[in-house]
Formats: sequence, structure tokens, C-alpha cells
Amino acid sequence: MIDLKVLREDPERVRLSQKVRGENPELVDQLLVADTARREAITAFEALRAEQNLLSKSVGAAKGDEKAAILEKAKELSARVKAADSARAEAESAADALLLQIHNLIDPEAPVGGEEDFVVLEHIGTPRDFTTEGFEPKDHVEIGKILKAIDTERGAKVSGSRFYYLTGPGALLEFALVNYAIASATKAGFTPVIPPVLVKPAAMEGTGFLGQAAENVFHLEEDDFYLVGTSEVPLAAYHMDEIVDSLPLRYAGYSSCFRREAGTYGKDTRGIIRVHQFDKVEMFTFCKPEDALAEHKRLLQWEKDFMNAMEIPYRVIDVASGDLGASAIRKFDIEAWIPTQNAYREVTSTSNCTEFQARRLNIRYRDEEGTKPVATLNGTLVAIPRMIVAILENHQQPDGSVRVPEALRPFLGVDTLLPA
RNA sequence: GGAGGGCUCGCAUAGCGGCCGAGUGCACCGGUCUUGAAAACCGGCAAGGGAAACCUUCGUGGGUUCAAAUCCCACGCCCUCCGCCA
Repeated sequence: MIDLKVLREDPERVRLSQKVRGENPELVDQLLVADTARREAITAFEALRAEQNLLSKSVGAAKGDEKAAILEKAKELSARVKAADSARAEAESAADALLLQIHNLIDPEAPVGGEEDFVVLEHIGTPRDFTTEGFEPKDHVEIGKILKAIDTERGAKVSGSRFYYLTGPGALLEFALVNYAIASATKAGFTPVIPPVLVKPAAMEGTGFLGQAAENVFHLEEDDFYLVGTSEVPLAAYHMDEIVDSLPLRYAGYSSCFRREAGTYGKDTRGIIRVHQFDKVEMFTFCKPEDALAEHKRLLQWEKDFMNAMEIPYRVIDVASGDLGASAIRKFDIEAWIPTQNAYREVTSTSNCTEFQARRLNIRYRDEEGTKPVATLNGTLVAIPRMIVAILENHQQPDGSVRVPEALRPFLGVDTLLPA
């Protein structure tokens, strides 16, 4: 959630942020009204409660007629306290409901606009020229078949569309990517974590995934669990309701991720670019708010380091305001070159969520002035299927074999993946 | 799935319906002492809102009462034992 102080002191800033996100700016004024009502209700309740406490205390000392009179008065007061209390509770939940709907305040540096309005920050590496090399690149589905690494038919047979099996070299590729990712994250000071992937509503809500993104999360109705779409959720909630005492805290979570992909019918139906279940290594940082900007740059750099190690051409984009998640004030995506699509496609993403998630999850740190919400940031180190796509397509050879990037060889044990 | 036990300020514990927002020990912070440290002693030390008075919070939600950490109900979580199982 956003800082109520900002809302009270500079509502225009919040309205503007809502506007460039394509979210409802009227919420701001509704919340201002609700906030005032809430504070009035609290004051009214507290005055009555103080009176009641005082009167109650005098009961013990009084006796006889005097006592009877006090009890009578106290009884009547008790009813009024009860009424004021429920009015207060109502006003509070009304204000909270509105507050939870307002998204984090966009970084003014972020490009304004929708999905298409991103800004390209840089290009790294050069896409291969297959024409010069004299052969037509195969797509990852085809190479996956040749190597017996990816089986989408059986995935569909068993689980439906957007499911797949990684087999043989495909499965080994996942292990190698994960091990390389965890090894480099550990070296950079991250604590490796394997988190739960079923979480309670509070964790989902706290990370901001139950608003507009709700349609994309799997929910287990019977047990009221959510399947996480990213380990960002359990990692953020890891320190829920805590006052942490040493910052920054950096975690590298390895987990399965589940996405309903609602509203993407017909998009990326071939292959494993867009799937319901995949594994991912995610970086997650808790830091002081004043360090968030620098940390965001660091996360992006670690993502780039990984891409560089995989020897894949890519570009970095600054995602536009309308395309950010509710929690993020700014987001950078790395898009890998996919030869058969003749396009750059998102493979990793890093977001600065400032104190937005920490306020909802009640995660604070202490300094000289008191306790304050921490900042949280996240970034993908490697999302397995998309990285496999990028590797297979970019490093393929005419016979369908695939050159293994240098950095991965120690983890995979071979320097080429050969047709099965 | 069955049977018990428990959830109080970082940890461990004490708490008769009003004198309890709550005692004690450990940890932590500051000080005295010391060449330095330890020990000892003194002081401080839960969180949130509020300028303050004051208000809220003893797992969560309800109830009884003028008044609930304390009584009643429901739920959640944890632990132990039995059964089943990766």
C-alpha cells in the first residue's frame, strides 16, 4: 500500500500515478473522504472509551446507592461505546479497502504509456545471421524433439495445453541452469531458498497479486491456498510481521511457478514460451528505502551477467507505466533474441516495489528515528523454459545439435547437446 | 483420521474479572567500576495511532460483563502420542 501521508499531503501526485497506470484516479478522492471519516470515527470512539474506562474504575470504590447509579450510567455508556466501536470498524475497513486498491506511485522516470510504449535502454550482443551461415534456424519445439529434450505432445495429453515434459537433456539443462544460477547468486551474497509454493491469502494479498493480477493466479478453493506465480510471493512474505535487523537481506528462491494465463488464448500456443507451470530462480532483496534505486540497478546487472554468460543477444527495456504490476514503481525487462520469431522476447524482469509490499506485509527495520517499512525488490535470475528456448534457438547448429555456452559446461558436463 | 497439551513484550516464563499494558529471568542498549574485559551494581528496553491527554493490541473472531490476558463459544496455528503415507 502507499503511504497515507503522501495521499493526504499530495493527492495530486497519487491521482497522476493512477492515471498513467491506466488505473482509476477517482479512488484517490474516495479514499480521502473515507480517510477523514475513519479518523473522525476513531476520535469519537476513543473519547467514549476513555470516559467508559474512567467510570468503570470508579465502580469498585463506590457503594450503595451511589454504586447503583454509576452502574446504571455505565450500562448506558457501554451501549454507546459498542455502537461507536462498530462505526469505527466499519469506517476503517471501508478506508482500508480503498487503500488496497491504489497502486504504488510510479517513478517519474518511467516511460508513460501502455505495453507498446517501453523504451529500449540498450542492445547487447548481435543476433546470428543464419542466412550467411547457410541454414534455416529451427524453432525450439523442433530442436526439443530432435534432442528429445522437450515433449509438448505428452504434456498436453496428460495435463492439457501449456504443459510440457522436460526429458533427458532438457531436464539436465534445467538442473545445470539452476545450479549455475544458485552458484552465482550465492557468490553475490544471496541466501539460496526453496520456499513453499502454496501460500495463504495474506501472503498473496501482501505482495499485491490479488488485485488486477488475481485472474492469473491458481486458487485452491477447498483449502483457501494460492499457488504462487513466482517465488517473489513466499520470499516477500518470509519476513511478514517482523522487524528485521540487518539490511540488506538478499534471497535467491528456486521454485515452481504457476500461472493461469487467462486471456492469452491464441498467444504463444506453440512451445514452452507461455506455460502454466515452470521453474525459476528469483532474486529478492529487502533493503532500506534510500538504497532501493541502487539495488534495482544491481539486480539488473546480475540479470545481465547471467544473460552474458549464456551468450545470448538481448536488449534491456524500461517498461512503460501502464504495463507495471501494482507493486512496482519501475520495471526493467530483459528480452532475449529469438531467431525463429525474429523478435526479442521477455526472459527476465526486475521491479522496484519500494515500501509498497512491506507496508502490506508489515515488514520494518529500525533506525535512530524509529521503525519504518523496508523496501523490497525482485528480479528474475533465470526462468527455465524461456531460457531453454533462448539457448536452443540461439546456439543451434545445422544438424539440430546445440552448442552449450561456456559457463554452463561445468554444470552440464558436455559442450554440445547432440540429436538423440 | 483419533487422543491429549499449548499459544502473553526478541527468547523463556508469571499472571486472583477491576490495583495488569502486564511481573520475573535471559538477551540487548546506556552508565558506574576496570589498564582492558568479565563479574557486580544502577538505569533503559513490545508495537501501532495521536502534538498531548489518551486509545488500541496478551493466536484470530465472536459472546458474557459497568469492566476480560483472566469466564464462555468458534476457528487458526504449534507440540506430543497413535494410525496412514512421501
